[in-house]
Amino acid sequence: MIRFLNSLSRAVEPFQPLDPAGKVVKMYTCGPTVYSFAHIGNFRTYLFEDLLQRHLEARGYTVNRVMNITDVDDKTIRNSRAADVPLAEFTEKFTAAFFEDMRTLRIKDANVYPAATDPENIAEMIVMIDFLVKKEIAYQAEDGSVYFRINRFADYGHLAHLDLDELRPSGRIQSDEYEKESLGDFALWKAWDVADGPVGWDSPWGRGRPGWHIECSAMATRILGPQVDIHCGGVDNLFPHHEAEIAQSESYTGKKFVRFWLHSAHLLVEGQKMSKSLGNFYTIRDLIGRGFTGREIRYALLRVNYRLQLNFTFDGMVEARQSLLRLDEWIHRLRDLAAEAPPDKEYPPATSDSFFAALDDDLNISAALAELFKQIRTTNQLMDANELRPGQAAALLQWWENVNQVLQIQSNEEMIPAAVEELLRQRAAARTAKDWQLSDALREKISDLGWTVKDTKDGQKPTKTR
RNA sequence: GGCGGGGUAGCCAAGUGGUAAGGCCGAGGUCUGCAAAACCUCUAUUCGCGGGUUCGAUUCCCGCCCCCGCCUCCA
Repeated sequence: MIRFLNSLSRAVEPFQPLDPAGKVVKMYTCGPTVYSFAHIGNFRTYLFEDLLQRHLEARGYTVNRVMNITDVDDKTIRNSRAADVPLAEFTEKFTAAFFEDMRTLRIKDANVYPAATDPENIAEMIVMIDFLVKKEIAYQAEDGSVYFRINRFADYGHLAHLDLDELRPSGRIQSDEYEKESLGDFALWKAWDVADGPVGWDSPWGRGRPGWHIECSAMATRILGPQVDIHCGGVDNLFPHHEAEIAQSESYTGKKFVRFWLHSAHLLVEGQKMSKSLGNFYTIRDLIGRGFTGREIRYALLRVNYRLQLNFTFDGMVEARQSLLRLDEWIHRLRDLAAEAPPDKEYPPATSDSFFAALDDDLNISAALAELFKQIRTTNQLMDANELRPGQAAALLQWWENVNQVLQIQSNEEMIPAAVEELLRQRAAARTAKDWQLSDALREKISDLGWTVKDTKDGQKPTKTR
């Protein structure tokens, strides 16, 4: 039985999808706002969602996941105008970059990636807002924008456990919002402003653009229906974004919008909040540029439970790299031993469920990885003692296939480049001649090309190390 | 001020009312021409601090200290 810590109840609850057949899981994940390259903090959340999806699938569920692309908001408009590029062209570039980074991190594609500006989504938003206005749950203020009247939704504040009477104005509330009836009312439709330039859509309330919160409500409802099983995002979205989504969606459909809310904690970098001014702001591209691979980044960001703040450090990246090399080594040994042998399906360690059982418990990745590494150590011991049979090794590889289906951290097998092949040939000759000096010099050269060569009783074994 | 998360070995981190998983780093060893890899041994008598409950608490209760996040559009 899978259990999740539901932000709504703040309790661990057994998970069951709404689907009467108990098979399909409807999942909505808040996606990127494509105004620049997404950073590693964003991807921490997307990686958590990927782990969630893959584990649900490992447990036999079919996940129908939607991830939205926010391609119109203050920042996209501001940055596109600053770059003097039309909005669509501007966001297109960062949307493409986003997908590229997702592939680098081996994140599984969502079933649908709706964009806020898709005509069908704008239309859906207008239908929803229109409904809310007619019910007087929303109103058009003097500035032309349409706002949601939060005191018409009794449950507002429930998810975040906020007492609205205690909300005090912060510096972020600008004086230009005085048109609202109540401080907490949020925009559903933003009236066109000169700063919006050519960006805008016609609506019953005049030209304007959608508010951020309504996007998700409209897209989730249009694609997944009035109720979704799991809705995820970063904790920062818990309030007001998700609170607003609940208010809008439930006021519109009259049904409970989301059954399980899962929120991932934020990322710190070297113990501090990531910010451009501190110079500790990293994108996936930045880390690739520093010589790290996608799977190393994936592992580093995935290995701490999503509910905990993760302190991203370069020491942590090295730890990730070293752990993965140990894993690679284990796989290579198993493959060499297994060769073409048929898997021994009766071999108990290869039938172990402990890795997945650990993930059942609110995605306890630390405990799950511990199970993996215990498996690695015990099978290495057996192989050292020559006590593992080929069929057992083959069975363990099948077990690993299943685990890797969730983790996605196996190395991509690299072809040995011709230059390395040549050096290996020369080195083999030197070793036959017992010319150790030359042998060591050639090992250095090979190392310079990014390959480590090990001498075993079966000869040289090269592995790519960077 | 309100709400929430966290303080476990050098670092990351799991965990339970019964005596501390796992990973990385480090030291020594086996193996090796030397390495590498793998394995073995060592590395927290102790889980922020002080009380309490209990036969027994890191785990439950009370108080305190420290770090971090959110409090209206930031994953």
